[in-house]
Amino acid sequence: MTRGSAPFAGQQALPGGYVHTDEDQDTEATARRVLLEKLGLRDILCEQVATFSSADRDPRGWSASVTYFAVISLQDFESVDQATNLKWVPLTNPGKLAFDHAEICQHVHRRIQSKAIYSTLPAWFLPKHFTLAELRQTYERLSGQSLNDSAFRRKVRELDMLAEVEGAKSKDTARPAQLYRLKEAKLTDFDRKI
Amino acid sequence: MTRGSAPFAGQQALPGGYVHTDEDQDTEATARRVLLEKLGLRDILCEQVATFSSADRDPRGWSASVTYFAVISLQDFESVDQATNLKWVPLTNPGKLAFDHAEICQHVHRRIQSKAIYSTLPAWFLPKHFTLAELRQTYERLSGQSLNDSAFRRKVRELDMLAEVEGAKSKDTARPAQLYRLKEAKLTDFDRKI
DNA sequence: ATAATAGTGTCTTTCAGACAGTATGAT
DNA sequence: ATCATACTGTCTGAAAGACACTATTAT
Repeated sequence: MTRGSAPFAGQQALPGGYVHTDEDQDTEATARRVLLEKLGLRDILCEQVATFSSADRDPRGWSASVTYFAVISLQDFESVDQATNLKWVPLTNPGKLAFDHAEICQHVHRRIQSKAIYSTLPAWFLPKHFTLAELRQTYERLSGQSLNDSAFRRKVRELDMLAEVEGAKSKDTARPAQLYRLKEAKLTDFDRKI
Repeated sequence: MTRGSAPFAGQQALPGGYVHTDEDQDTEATARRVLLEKLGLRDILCEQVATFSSADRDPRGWSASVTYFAVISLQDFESVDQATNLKWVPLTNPGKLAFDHAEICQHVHRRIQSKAIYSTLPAWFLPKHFTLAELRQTYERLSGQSLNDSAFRRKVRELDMLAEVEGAKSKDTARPAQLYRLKEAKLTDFDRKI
């Protein structure tokens, strides 16, 4: 978002805000409040990344930021009110950002990249129902490595992470594809690569 | 350590301290300062775990703790001044602790367990020089799974993580074992299990 | 020599990748 | 029919586990 006030006024920065100790139970509640207030998003995947602190990351003095990443689907992305001064940038190349926010992006990118093939994380970038091809492509883009289609289907079956959406088929391709949804309503980790 | 003052006076708690914004560059510097002041330890492996926060984890009001775990060898352990009121407890069963420190231990345990087989972390629990048997046993204890000795040696070789300590042999066993040291002076991650 | 642990070589099993082949819809 | 993509089955190669075997020291 474009910063309205000093320091770094006019520059791009990640959305954030101060903890309101009177209303926020913890820092995750703060993150979710900011997501709702600034972006109108609620009930989305949101996970703590790390705490960035130092004497000089903010010219006003010593500071610490507890950072979270949130994942939304393309659908949620399109529903975000475009009247906000929100600007979307690629995580891998966010351009110049205020404070140490570029470093934070790098950290988040590494986290997502390393977590992608060990969890259901990529599925959260998709709508509730998706095809196996879409899921595999998302795994590939997030992890940065290409996956064998046949082996991917085998592992998805073995990990027992998806449920068929009865009778639902994608119509986007030559042959309609079965639609699936995550079995678990939360992010689950695997003990091996997908 | 045993807490000297309220809240939770007399109870066991993890060593910690407030950030001194005038002398600590960041929270890791705070962690290292506390390690030095309270335990006399310096230059040890120390990594951020997560930030624990909530309105009720401290009866005095809303609070946040940026937590770190530190790893020392048995040798360092024995050099810690036993005059401090430090008490060592198993991470898996720390007993009753002040604040949410038991929860923090659980979190650290999960972190170490999941990181063990994907990094050189276990080697940091050992002295600078160690045998392959010692290293494998440490991997086994930290990860909670037994490892095949032959495969372990193969992977250690492939990962190119160790260097022989020329002419140095352990004398603890029937046949003396070659001593090794880590090639890298820092924690390195693997992209597969050891 | 025997015991005990270190270290090696090889066989077997398991798992991931390749890829051919079939299935199902649109044109 | 043919094209395009979905999905399946099977072969192959690589990696992990099992385990027998040799090596080196102490007793």
